Amino acid sequence: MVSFFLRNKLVIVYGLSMAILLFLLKWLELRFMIINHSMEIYIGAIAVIFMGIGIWVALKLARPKKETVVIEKEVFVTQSAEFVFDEKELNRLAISKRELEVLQLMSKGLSNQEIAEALFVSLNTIKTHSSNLFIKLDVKRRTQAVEKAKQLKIIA
Amino acid sequence: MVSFFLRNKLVIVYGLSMAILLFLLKWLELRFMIINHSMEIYIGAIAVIFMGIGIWVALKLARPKKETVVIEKEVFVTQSAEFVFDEKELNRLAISKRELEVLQLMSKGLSNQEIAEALFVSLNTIKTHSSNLFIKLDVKRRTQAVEKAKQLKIIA
DNA sequence: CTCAGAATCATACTTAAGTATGAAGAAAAA
DNA sequence: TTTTTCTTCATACTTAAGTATGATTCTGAG
Repeated sequence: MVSFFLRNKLVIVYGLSMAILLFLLKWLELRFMIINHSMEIYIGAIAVIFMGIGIWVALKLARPKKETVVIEKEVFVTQSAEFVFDEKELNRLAISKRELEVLQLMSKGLSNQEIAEALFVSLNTIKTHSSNLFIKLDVKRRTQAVEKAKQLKIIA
Repeated sequence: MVSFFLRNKLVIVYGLSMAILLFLLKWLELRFMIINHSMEIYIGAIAVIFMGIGIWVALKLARPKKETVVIEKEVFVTQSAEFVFDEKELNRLAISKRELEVLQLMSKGLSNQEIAEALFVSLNTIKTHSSNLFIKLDVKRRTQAVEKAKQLKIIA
């Protein structure tokens, strides 16, 4: 019963509007029967009113659907494979900060004397650090130390 | 001029329709003036016609809107830094095949004696090749030679 | 405060790397 | 065929790297 009303809501409202309007028409018809020279105005009013009703009804019927168009756009972001320092490996080998500094300069091709000057220490100190590094990295010479450290990612 | 017509197409068509309908009304009005008892039918016809016009006009006006949504999707591309042998650089430096072999083994951390054994030559030969390499690469020691060769992409 | 680890430095010594000079043979280019 | 380049090897020497041993100072954790 209620569902019948909801489903036909528009039709019922439309019908009632028509009934009211027809009643209004009859009433206005009788009044214009008395004032006979305003016939054109009367008819013009009817035309406008019913057109307005038509527009209103149509707008209600034809609900504008929003059409959504989804466009997926791929954006390529380049991610360079940069050196990632492996701190875990450094800790595992128990290499100290100073030892790492020596190793880094060694990998750049500096001699022991040059490393000593860069770090403001004596040549003996560098020899000591080198020797300790070789033990920790289990290598025999600086070329091996540098190569191994790069593989282990503790230097760039 | 033409754009004026296109922009106001609906208004113009609507106006013309109104003019024609008014003309029709006047014509029907004169005919029903002769047959006086059909007044209600005449007015009812007007109401129906103008409502129909209203509906038609409204349906034309109410165009469904299109909504465009752009979704950006990020795709990460890893840039692999693979070794690409630079033969041009090798030729520029005039490094011979044998010299390159020595350089490659040197970069792996082998001592001169070990390189000699690997290539079935004497230690003196390796020292000669090394010396020549250092001159060509403009370096003072093997660590510098290896580092520079990697930068120049003549060894991996 | 004590102790362990890191950093620094030294001496004495050995080994490896690197330089200078020269020679011979093989292969490629003119 | 001659010349140039590459490859190999040697001798003598210097320099740098690497080893062994020991000592001192500083810093941070317990």
